[in-house]
Amino acid sequence: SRHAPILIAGPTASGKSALAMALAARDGRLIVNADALQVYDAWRILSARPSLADEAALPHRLYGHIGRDQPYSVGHWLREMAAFMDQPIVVVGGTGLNFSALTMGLAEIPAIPPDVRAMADDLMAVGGIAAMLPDLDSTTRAKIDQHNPARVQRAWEVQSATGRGLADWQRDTPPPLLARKDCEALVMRPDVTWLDARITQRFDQMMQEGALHEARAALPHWQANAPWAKAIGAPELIAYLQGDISLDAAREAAILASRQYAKRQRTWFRNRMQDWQTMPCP
RNA sequence: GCCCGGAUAGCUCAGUCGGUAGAGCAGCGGAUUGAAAAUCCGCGUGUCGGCGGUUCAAAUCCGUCUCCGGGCA
Repeated sequence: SRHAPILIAGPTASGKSALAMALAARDGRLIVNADALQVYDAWRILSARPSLADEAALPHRLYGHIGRDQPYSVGHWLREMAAFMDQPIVVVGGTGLNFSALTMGLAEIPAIPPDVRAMADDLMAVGGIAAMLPDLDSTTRAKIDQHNPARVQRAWEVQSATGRGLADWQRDTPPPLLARKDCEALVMRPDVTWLDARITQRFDQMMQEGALHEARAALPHWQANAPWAKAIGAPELIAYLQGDISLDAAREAAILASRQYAKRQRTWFRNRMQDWQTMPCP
């Protein structure tokens, strides 16, 4: 149908937001964010969120609506997405996990209570992965990457908070909110050299638009391990503001981190979105 | 011009007593079911600056040339 949902995935700086705006304007679609970091209100410039002018011109949802101290995850995002399924939308972002959850489903695991998270943080800090693995069931242990602290801790938190193994929860994954066949799925696969140049150019543009002011505003609340603090360029600009590195070093580090992120995105898109339609880049 | 130091992977450098070389970073490939812009796994042949010499054997010792630092004139 003409109003089947459109999905646009693409690496950072590939121009997907502009494409989303064009399609939204053409069809009267709602633009919905699928990017894990653009939900945080702390960064408009640094996370390359749509500008105020963009938001005034066309309706946007799930951008900058999460505060620093609010817990957020793919699960929160997917539950919010459910509200938009009855209208024409274009879902745009760079987070592969969000699109997977949307089109392939996500296990309905309750949110992890903060005290369980805190216990897990302590246990991981003190005993590491080895302290958690014995608490997991064998099916879960076989399924996860046992060298990956993030995965092991997640499995441990689910086990501790729900009394049920992660693998068991995942076996009961419900059907997706939006099946792949019911939408038009587009993915940008830009040339690497072209994208690297765009990334550099975009960071310099962010600086001109006041990225440093944003970082300065975040400085009093800075917590390096908080999800909102993971915005590429944020730790680098904060390090500069704290006098640890030069501004030029911060710039180089941010651009490099951004290129490395784009590479990870390419890997995801190449291997997990093979049935998505490739879009030419500007 | 002379003296000293350096020249080894894309970059920064290690290399013991001569036995033809390996770290970090970068890069590349991969994974990805609630912190995902996160997190993790895998991948190391390169005229060892050039030429010549010594030696069974040279990144390593000797000579010489080139280039880059620094010093003395």
